Amino acid sequence: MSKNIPSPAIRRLPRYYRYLGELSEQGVSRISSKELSEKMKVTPSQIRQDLNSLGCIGQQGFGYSVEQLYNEIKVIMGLDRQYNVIIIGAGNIGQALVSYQNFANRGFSFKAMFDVNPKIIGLNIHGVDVLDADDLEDYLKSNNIDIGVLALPKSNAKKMADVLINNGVKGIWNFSHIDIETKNDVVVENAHLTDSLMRLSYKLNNDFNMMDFS
Amino acid sequence: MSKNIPSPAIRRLPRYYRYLGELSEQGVSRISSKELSEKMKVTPSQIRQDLNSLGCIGQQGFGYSVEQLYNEIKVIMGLDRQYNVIIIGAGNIGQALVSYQNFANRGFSFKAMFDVNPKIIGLNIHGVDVLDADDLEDYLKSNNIDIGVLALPKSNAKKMADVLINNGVKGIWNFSHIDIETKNDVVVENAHLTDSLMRLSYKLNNDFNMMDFS
DNA sequence: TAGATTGTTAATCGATTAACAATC
DNA sequence: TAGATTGTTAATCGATTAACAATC
Repeated sequence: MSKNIPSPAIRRLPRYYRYLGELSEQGVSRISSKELSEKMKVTPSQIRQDLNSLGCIGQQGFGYSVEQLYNEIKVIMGLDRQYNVIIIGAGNIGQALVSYQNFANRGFSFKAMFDVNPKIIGLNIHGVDVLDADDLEDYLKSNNIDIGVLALPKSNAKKMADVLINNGVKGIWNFSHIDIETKNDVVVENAHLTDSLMRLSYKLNNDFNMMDFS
Repeated sequence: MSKNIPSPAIRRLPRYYRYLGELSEQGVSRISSKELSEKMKVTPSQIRQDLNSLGCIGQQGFGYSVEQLYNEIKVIMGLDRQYNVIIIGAGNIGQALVSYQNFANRGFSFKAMFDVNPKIIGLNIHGVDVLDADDLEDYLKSNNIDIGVLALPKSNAKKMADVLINNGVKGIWNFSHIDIETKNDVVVENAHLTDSLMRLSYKLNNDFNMMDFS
């Protein structure tokens, strides 16, 4: 299905989606690569190349339909369906994620959280039960879970990642400070907050003067 | 000072730092680009090019000193000093960040949080006071703050970003779902969690089979 | 039709990989 | 010294930018 979208273009997708959503809200129905490029601080060429690689088409002389583009990118990113999500680790980050309404609005439905701490097990956070991490494997066998979020300390992360991978989870959103090796059919997206903070620190100390929306 | 480090290499820095830290903990004192490349799943060439661009040097015939490399990268990323940090938005994400011990350990010291919600203002979260967002400007004028974290909803984010920028903050760690334009001397690092989740969603729907540590 | 803007090819730029002489 | 591995140059690969003919 997906042709040959270069990976930098993939990284830019959510940003396109965001700008198109805003334009749509503002009632803008048509936009040219030039206008969009001014808003997004990229070149018109890049926008046309990106959209082309996605299979999105505009109209010569007029530009692109905002609505259509928005919906095409939505489908390409798989945001037109529902995902069942569980969170491993009910600490601060896990709790913040489960409470963030935005995710639910976009089709990511939190089904359960898991933790090893007996004081936390049994709690209900924002409508989601915290279960015993020892029961994760059984839970996965009897529930259809798409995404597992790793939001736990390094020490247990690898073990829990393996349980997820070996029990049918299709994607892992990794907040733990490790790299994860997966079999061919499980995908991983890293959200390494510490790494991000370090990059900020780098920029602070090396008068980094470059826009980088990655 | 900093020569010409290509930006993909900069993005890889925290990952080098992490692996070198682990090697150091394991008591490994010397490593070749080949060995490191096997651990990190990159090419030896890339490692040598990256280290070279950083000004790090090894020893022909033997490899690199783990300890030395670790410390050099630490300095390059500015992790050998302290940063005063405030968080704008004392909601779930803000609270999670302020409670995350790892950041404090690496020299990022949280001085205050700010919010607009009267129910939250006055609280003390993990030893950090939640102040009134209206007082942010005054606070910045009388305190020396390096980093402002934007962890608040879109609607107020731009306004608060401007206050930070116009009152001497040097860097912004942006969790809000907007892009920020800064003057030349203020740097921004985005931590757009929603974008990250969307990339996971994309990978799930396009059997993305590529390791991407960005 | 004339003007505008795409789709697409070609040119440039930059990053990654390969190769190997230098040297520890 | 011989073996290993760097530092560095050259080759390749891929992404971005520029240009322009096609066409709405």
